[in-house]
Amino acid sequence: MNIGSAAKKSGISERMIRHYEKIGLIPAPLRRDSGYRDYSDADVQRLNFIANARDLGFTMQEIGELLDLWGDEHRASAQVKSLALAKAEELGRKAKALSTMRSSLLHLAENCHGDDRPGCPIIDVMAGQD
Amino acid sequence: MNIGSAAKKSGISERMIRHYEKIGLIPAPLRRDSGYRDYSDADVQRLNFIANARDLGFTMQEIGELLDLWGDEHRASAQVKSLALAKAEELGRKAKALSTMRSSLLHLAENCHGDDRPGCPIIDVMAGQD
DNA sequence: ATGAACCCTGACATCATGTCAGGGTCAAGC
DNA sequence: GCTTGACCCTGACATGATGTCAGGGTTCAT
Repeated sequence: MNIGSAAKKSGISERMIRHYEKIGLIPAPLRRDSGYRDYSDADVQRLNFIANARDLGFTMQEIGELLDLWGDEHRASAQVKSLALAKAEELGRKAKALSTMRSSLLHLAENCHGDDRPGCPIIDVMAGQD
Repeated sequence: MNIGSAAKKSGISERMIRHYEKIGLIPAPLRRDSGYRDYSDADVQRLNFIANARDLGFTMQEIGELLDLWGDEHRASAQVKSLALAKAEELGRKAKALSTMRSSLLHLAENCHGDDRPGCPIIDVMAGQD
């Protein structure tokens, strides 16, 4: 199938499919006489794998490792589990950091009267006048 | 003072100070005969403002708006509060998204035996074989 | 007056992704 | 068979925040 169909089926843009090919994340597909790329269902499956891993928050580099493990029939699931747990921990840290920022902002906003008077603790804190 | 001192005081790299100047986030400072930029304490305060806002999770564009509000003596604090609340909401959404990803990963990892056998639900889900 | 530490500009790199330009290909309808 | 619109190709430039490097000028203490 053409790249457009592969893009639709996988939810990955044509642009990124070509990009993933260039950086070696996916194998270069066969070309027709016209030069058009020709994708198989297996190719689309690999793209779907990438899309799913991306949705789970993995970086492109990590996705590369997961793809290697996926293709390795003799992989130890321990490796995959370890990657997943490390990622989960990282996501947890990031989520907590965002929550902390959110709390700070809400706390500051609580003490901002929010009318047309000029004083505002949010601004004051950022200006270092706290 | 020189850019190096301003960088140390504000915690913003020299590279980024020059960059913020180029994109108009901070005013171009006076130059000495040598061509060296010469920063005042007010300049450093502005840089500190930027650093603090960045720490609170604002994007550079939002920081630009906040800087405008900061400089506007007649600003309505309502505008600042509104920006802050919108940001808090956005941060909350992002945090929740990360938590959701984290839960998915942990759930998958729970069902992965994590030894040297090849089967692994984490991989299976990403491969779409669920 | 010499060397270290500092400053200048400009350019290239990152990462994931978009878009645009200029040009070739395919398929359907006439 | 020819036209037309939809599709594909490559390559290049852009984003945003940041790093780094090169090649060259400045300042200051010894």
